[in-house]
Amino acid sequence: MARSALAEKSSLALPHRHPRRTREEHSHETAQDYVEIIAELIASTGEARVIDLARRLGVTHVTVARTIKRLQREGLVTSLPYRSIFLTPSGRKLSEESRSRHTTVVDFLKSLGVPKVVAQSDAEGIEHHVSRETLQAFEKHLRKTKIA
Amino acid sequence: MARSALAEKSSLALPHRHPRRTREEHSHETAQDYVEIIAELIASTGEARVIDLARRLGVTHVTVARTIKRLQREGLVTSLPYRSIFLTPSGRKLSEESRSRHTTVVDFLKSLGVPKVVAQSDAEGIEHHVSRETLQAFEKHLRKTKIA
DNA sequence: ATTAATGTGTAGCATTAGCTACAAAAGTAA
DNA sequence: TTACTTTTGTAGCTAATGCTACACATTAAT
Repeated sequence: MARSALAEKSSLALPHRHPRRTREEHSHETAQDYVEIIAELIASTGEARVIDLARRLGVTHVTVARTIKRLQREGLVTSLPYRSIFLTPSGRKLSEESRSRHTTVVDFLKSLGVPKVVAQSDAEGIEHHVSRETLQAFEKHLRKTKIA
Repeated sequence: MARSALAEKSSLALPHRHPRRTREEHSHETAQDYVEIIAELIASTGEARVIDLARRLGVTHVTVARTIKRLQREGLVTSLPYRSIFLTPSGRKLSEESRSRHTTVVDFLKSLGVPKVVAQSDAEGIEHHVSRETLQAFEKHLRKTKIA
């Protein structure tokens, strides 16, 4: 029983800011963004190149190339020197999940009256922080307002 | 007119994933989290210590100490060796803004039927990605449901 | 086929943010 | 006061993500 008053108080009222977004969470968000964009690029232009990603993300091609290496290491994409980038099955799966969540968030925000452009923009940040429960609440609200 | 078909396509349909959350944005989010927690700690326990922050954030005291140094450099907090941490006026201002936004997001999620704990948890991630327009839409929705 | 433009790769630097390990200061208890 | 616990600090490692500068490959235009 060696806990002092000072020590006591710190384990008091305040709820722990749970697990806290770690670096891993960050890099997972990046991964989702990348596979989502890669899927979009392939769908709309036929291929995903480093430079296309760089332009979409507003970073240099160097940053993209390095990240692509990491995603390849993680089994989400395949890439060969000077060739365009492809999604692996698990990359495709992730991209579809991300896209679905993204769409839900955008539609939800629009249903609240948020202008389309803003909704799209905000969704990119928000989508990574929406739990299953909250996503379901969004969907429920969408169904309700669609019927009304 | 030297733009090839390949080059053309990349500046085509797809909207730019705007400015793209940069490292600076990340570190700004961290700053908000820190000042918010510091304010809470001071309000509830009288002081904010490195160890308290570390426990709340789920990281080691080393990480916190380094971040506090950065926040001090940025003029958000003051700290002296072995002394507790204080907010500067601009740090306090930021903490109040963050807290207000945080509260709005939590209340909004709860109004959608999201369980309190989940709402609090999700809000921490979401609050940093909510634009002024979206925040206003949240507030509007809150007013509406409160009246009903 | 050359040449020019575009895209990709590599090297190397900076910052943020996580960690462990160890040392020193401050606070608490005997 | 002394001894123990807790807190803070410092050193140094890792990883992700940003950059510039330069070299090389590929693609497009003449």
